[in-house]
Amino acid sequence: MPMQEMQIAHHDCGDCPIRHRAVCARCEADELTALEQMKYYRSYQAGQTVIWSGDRMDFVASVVTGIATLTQTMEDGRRQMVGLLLPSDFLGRPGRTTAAYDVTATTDLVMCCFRKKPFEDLMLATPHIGQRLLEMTLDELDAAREWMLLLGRKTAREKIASLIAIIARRDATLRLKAPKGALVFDLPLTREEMADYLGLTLETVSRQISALKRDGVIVLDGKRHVTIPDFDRLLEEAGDDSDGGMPG
Amino acid sequence: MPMQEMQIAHHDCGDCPIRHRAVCARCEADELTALEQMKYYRSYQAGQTVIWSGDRMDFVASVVTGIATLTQTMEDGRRQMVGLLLPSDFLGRPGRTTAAYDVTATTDLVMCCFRKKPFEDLMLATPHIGQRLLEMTLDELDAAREWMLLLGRKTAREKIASLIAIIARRDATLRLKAPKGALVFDLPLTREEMADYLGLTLETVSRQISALKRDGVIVLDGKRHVTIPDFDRLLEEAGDDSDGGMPG
DNA sequence: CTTCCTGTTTGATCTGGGTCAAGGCTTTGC
DNA sequence: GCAAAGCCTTGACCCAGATCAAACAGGAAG
Repeated sequence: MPMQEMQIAHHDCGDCPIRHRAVCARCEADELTALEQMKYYRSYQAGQTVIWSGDRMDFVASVVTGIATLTQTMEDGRRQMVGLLLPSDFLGRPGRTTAAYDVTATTDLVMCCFRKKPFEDLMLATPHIGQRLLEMTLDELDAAREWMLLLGRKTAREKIASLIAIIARRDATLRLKAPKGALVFDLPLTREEMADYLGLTLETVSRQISALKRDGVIVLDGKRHVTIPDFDRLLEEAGDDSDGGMPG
Repeated sequence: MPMQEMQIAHHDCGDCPIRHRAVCARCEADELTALEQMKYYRSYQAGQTVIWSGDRMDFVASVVTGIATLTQTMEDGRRQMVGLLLPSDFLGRPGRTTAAYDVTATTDLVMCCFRKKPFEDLMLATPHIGQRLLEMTLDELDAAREWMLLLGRKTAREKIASLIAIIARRDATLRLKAPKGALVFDLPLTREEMADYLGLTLETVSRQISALKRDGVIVLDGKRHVTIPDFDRLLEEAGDDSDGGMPG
């Protein structure tokens, strides 16, 4: 069994999309209590499968720490990643009983879970939660559409540059760092996972990363540790228009 | 100005995602009244642009009849379609003031519109609407993810077969026809639009359609009129697992 | 230390789909 | 009727990225 439940202090779950504490600040106390009472935690080790496509899924969850991926696989084994869940991202769909995608922990992962039925009941009773979920789903849809442009029309080099920019941006946002200046972070994905994200082979990913390194767009220390000397240069390579949607 | 307002009888808008009449049947009368009072219609001719990416967008809408597309364009002109709006689909995002994509009418198009601000107010007051919108957005997200698998991992032939299957399925659903037996319909997209949908060139689209026709997977009468003698065969060619998500 | 294992890099070759180019088929307008 | 404009098809050729293959790097186990 890949799953184990564990104890985490209330405030450790600050990035939950359901925003326990935000609800607490704005709403009646019993809403907070209801959410707090039904939440629990699960942790997974890097590489573990959280759930298989088609399996019964009786919970919804949000990522507290670590990274998970959603992937689709064709019968002959071709794989395409269709979602990348970073801390604060939401997993699961109210109103659906089975998982539509394989969900895998690519790093050690802690999720804050809610059993689906009581969560759905609470959603009906608490419009804030549904509104927040709508907002998050619309953001995911926008991300999916940017991803579609990448998959359909970008070159291998542009795809790699785009992915590195996306990870750098989310990393900076999570740490509340200023987006300008040299960005430094670790790639949380293997070459093969990047290939699954980008619709490429792992060899092409490796070659294009080497090319970006040779051209000075990125600086690599080992295989994972990346420094970006000039973020605008990276965005140019990604084929994005100037700001590329950098938040803040 | 590409837009003109027009009068349509109340019941002509039966496919509005907001479901005036469903709301009417289930809810208090004043909810229905509020929606009915704020709705209005716009019609566009085939080829007209509904709105450009980045433009101010002060309304949300749903397609009543016709087809619209959402596309993203890179500076050098590469285009990728990221959404295909058929009757009953929703356009616009509560909480955003500018359009994120180019929206184009590919056939003559009638949309049922609501000014954004009063619609948002009504959403806050009427949880049903937000819940319905969440449900629709989640469906769109699922469609986007299936589309990502297509763009990232399918061959040109599979992409064409998939698109034809998607159109056939939606066409059958709209007309409430049984999905089995020979399906007959018109392709609502030009070869170039299909190419933008699939991340291909129009020449490749043309060649692959010819190949599917030669192999008897589809029967073409003229350039647009398609008959599908065996839907399961088409799904095999599309690389989808058996049912391919056919609703009903 | 050596061996194994997993992830990665790099090279050689192949090929699906892009690019460039030439016509063909309808519809519209004169 | 003819001409022009769209849209579509088909052919010839090319190249970005896939495939096949070999070797490398670093960590874990013995």
